[in-house]
Amino acid sequence: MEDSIPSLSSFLDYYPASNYSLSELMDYSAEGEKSSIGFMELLNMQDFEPSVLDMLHVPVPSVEPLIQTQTSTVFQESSEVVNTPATPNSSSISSESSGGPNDEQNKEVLDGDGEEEDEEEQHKKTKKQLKPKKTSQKRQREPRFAFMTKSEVDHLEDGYRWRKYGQKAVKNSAFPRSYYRCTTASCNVKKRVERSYSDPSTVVTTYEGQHTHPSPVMARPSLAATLASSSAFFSGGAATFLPSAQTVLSSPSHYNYSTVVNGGFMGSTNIISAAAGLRSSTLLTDIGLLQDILPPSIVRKEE
DNA sequence: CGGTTTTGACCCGCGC
DNA sequence: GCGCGGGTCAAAACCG
Repeated sequence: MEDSIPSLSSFLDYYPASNYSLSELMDYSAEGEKSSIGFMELLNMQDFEPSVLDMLHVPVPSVEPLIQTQTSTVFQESSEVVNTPATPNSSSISSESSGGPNDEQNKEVLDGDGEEEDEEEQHKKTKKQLKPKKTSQKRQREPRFAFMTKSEVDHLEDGYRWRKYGQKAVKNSAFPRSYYRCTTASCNVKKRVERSYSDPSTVVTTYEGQHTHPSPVMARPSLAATLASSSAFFSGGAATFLPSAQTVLSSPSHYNYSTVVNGGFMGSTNIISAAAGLRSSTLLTDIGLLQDILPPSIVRKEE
């Protein structure tokens, strides 16, 4: 799986020190507000409207250079996208990785929409007990979105409740990776959180799946409204994220991606995001989505 | 007491 | 076939 997630090291490779540096990116976040609300709430907004960005009246200052630096990649079936959330300390950079040719992991959560629960459960159980029969069909991996966030805390507030179900040491990294699952029943969203070994101040959060319920935070009308109108968001096909801090999305060289610059969160931060290719059938979807969602002026795609 | 975290074991795919 | 690394499970510990 090393190819799947580039982790910071590879991530940096994609961002040679041309116009910007990671640290620079991080700087931006510094001024961002540490909204207590995370981007997860944003995730909730599955039906975002293009106009949202318009609402963002935040200028996109120096972020742009960054985007330009990105190199283009080839479209492949990758399913990860990176974003940056904005929680406590907000800036982040995201990198995408992909599952590569074979995706295995869980079956598509999306297609079930409710009943995948049983399926997954059984799947796990079988696996657990004796794995007598392994479904011949490969498990499909859902699109994943990774966010690199500069934060002191590993587990960022994102409006949803998570239950940690595992932790593993990461190769080549002194920091462990934690695995979380949304505590809401029937919601199979998972997320992995790990600290960048090259930059301990950066936390890489990877989301997988799509929430099938509103976030607790969004339950509050006023708050939700605020978020909706002031947050930037990112959509990657299966899931929608609304990062609130600076975000940079990128994907490995072999994956294609697009970069997007959004307005800042709460009016003061900027976001840069890139979408990685989605699964085979939706290869161009991500970019298409981004372009669809974001005004051309803020969407930059390299090729 | 219920929910969450911890943690070692287990499963599985992949590369050699 | 074997070892490695990533991901998940689940029992025990922990916590409010």
